[in-house]
Amino acid sequence: MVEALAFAATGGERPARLYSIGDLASEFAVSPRAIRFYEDQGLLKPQRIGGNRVYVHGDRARLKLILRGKRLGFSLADIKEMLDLYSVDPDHLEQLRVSLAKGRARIAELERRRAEIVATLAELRELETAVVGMIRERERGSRKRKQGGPS
Amino acid sequence: MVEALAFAATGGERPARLYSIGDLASEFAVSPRAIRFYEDQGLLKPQRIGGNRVYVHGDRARLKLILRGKRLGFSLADIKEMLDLYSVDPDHLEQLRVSLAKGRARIAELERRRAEIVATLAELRELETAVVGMIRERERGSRKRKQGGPS
DNA sequence: CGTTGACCTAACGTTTACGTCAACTCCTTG
DNA sequence: CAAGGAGTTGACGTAAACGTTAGGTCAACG
Repeated sequence: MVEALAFAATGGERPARLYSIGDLASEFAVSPRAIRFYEDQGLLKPQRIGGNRVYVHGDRARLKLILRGKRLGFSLADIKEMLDLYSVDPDHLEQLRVSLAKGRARIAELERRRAEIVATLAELRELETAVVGMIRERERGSRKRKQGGPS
Repeated sequence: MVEALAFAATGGERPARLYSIGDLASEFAVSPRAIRFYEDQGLLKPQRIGGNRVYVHGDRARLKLILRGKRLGFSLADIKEMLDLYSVDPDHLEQLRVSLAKGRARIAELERRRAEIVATLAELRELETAVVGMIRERERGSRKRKQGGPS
């Protein structure tokens, strides 16, 4: 717990919510080891208080994005690239252009994925109704029917 | 090439399209090694002609589904489970129920993913317009502005 | 003041999904 | 008939993303 430290640091005004690695780990149901690993890979850079990692609200938000990216099947390298889009320097025009291009590429990729998910959903739903039909047929009486693989 | 064999096998009527491992590999831009690996994991079961693997249309369709599943970030084990849904025995009621449950679970998961993709897309588009704005500001004149991390 | 509980680093182990040889068997072609 | 080219089966190597000890620090608690 870093609660006491939070008060000490802010003088008791607004706690500005600080988190230990354990806090975040249990909140998001991941291991501390995993969080440290994300840091090794450059996805997180928490402050330190005497060796111990201390996470602020922004770090927590980044972790959330990391985990969402993971659920979507992105690699940590990919996720890092996406996160880095948010910390672009608005004064460096060339960087801005590069970020814009990368961002748009990500958007296009996500669009493709969404389309593939929609297609998969359609197929699974079709299969679902087919299976439901088979169950019905098997429940009343006891007929037979064959089922092929994917067309 | 198995073209000649195709004719021999069907008597020259309808070739019924057969594929060698190399055919599928180049068509889908994956290595033969990968295709063999999918077979090892039980996701494909091509026929053999003298040791050589021969794929029919259904095998090709399965491979397509495998690769789509991969692009969506599913593990081969997950993909296998999904594929197995298509080869359920319509005579075994219990299996039907199990398949139905699994299928519905997959559907629910894909729905969640779709929602997360939509959310991510929204954020990236917001970022995009922000970056576009920064670029504009930097192009005419040369002002300054700051950009924070993810909220 | 000893011991728990939460944190730390360092280092090796594990699973997934292949890549990469090596060595062999078949055609087919010059 | 020699030489490719495409296929085969091992077997070992590898990158990613952690899990799992091992060993050590430090503050709080009875």
